[in-house]
Amino acid sequence: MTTSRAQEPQAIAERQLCGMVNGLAQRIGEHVREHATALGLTEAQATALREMTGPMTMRELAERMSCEPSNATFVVDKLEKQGLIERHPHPTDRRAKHLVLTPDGTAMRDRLLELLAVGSPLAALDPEAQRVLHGLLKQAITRS
Amino acid sequence: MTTSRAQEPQAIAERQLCGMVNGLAQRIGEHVREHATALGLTEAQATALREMTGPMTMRELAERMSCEPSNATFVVDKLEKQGLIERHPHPTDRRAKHLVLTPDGTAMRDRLLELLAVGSPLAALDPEAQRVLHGLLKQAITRS
DNA sequence: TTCGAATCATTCAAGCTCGAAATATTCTGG
DNA sequence: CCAGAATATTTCGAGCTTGAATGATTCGAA
Repeated sequence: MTTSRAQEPQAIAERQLCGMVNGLAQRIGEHVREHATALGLTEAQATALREMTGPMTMRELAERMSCEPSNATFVVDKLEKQGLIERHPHPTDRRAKHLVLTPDGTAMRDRLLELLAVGSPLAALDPEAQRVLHGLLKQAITRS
Repeated sequence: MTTSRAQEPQAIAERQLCGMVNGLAQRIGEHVREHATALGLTEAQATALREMTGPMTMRELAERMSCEPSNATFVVDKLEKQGLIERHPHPTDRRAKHLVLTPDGTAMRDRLLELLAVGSPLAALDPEAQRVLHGLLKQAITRS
């Protein structure tokens, strides 16, 4: 019988690693959700706010959130209804939207970041370990 | 003015790392989804199948999938309807279910693992890098 | 032993996410 | 310039996920 690829030690290690990456992402999500709830936000809304480092298009936000643009539409709709974000016409491309935080949105984002800064699952790693992790993740993400 | 915790370089690095962990988890999800679809499964169903390394309870499966038990109920319902998995009474605890793959389920799992074994985002890392990543993830997950 | 706390699983409502289709606009080769 | 390809966004249907509430069973300490 031919040994199948899926049963090689290398493949088994990769599967386990998949579960761990997923598990850590889950932990991060829980951490965000916990503090988001305290501010009257959902996890998705908080993630969007966290990624709004400045004005950007829907697509850019979707990429930062690692989700589909259609989902960004959904989340921005909610934030807009709460008066935290606005869709302005894009200065150079009439297809695109120029997303901008309102003063309320900026204040909310500041409060959120303050809460997220303590007790993150990643705080379990010292700065050097974080640097190494950063390098490995970058490698895995860009080359795939 | 007091410098807020959220604006320290350390906090900024952690936020970026959050996005990357989430991004990689997303890539893994896409990879699973792609091959799951080819087998007529959804991503969640494929993940459940991947984690069914042997008989286990609902809670164990949920933990392996990094999700709530209520979600495992939902997914197992679907797999059961497709005749891939069965809920047996647990031998020693009448509260619990003993999940077991059917022959069809085992065959499906084998086919799935075969597909997942090639082109995983984690394949971008050589075995040594994977070992290091494993260690860092374990540290972050257990100490948080 | 027995009662209260903890655990296993499920149901349900609310919200998230993807993927495909549709619209509007921009880009590009001829 | 112009037609067709590419891109930005939105809408919608289907499926995923959580958290709270519920019922059944087991555990543990007095």
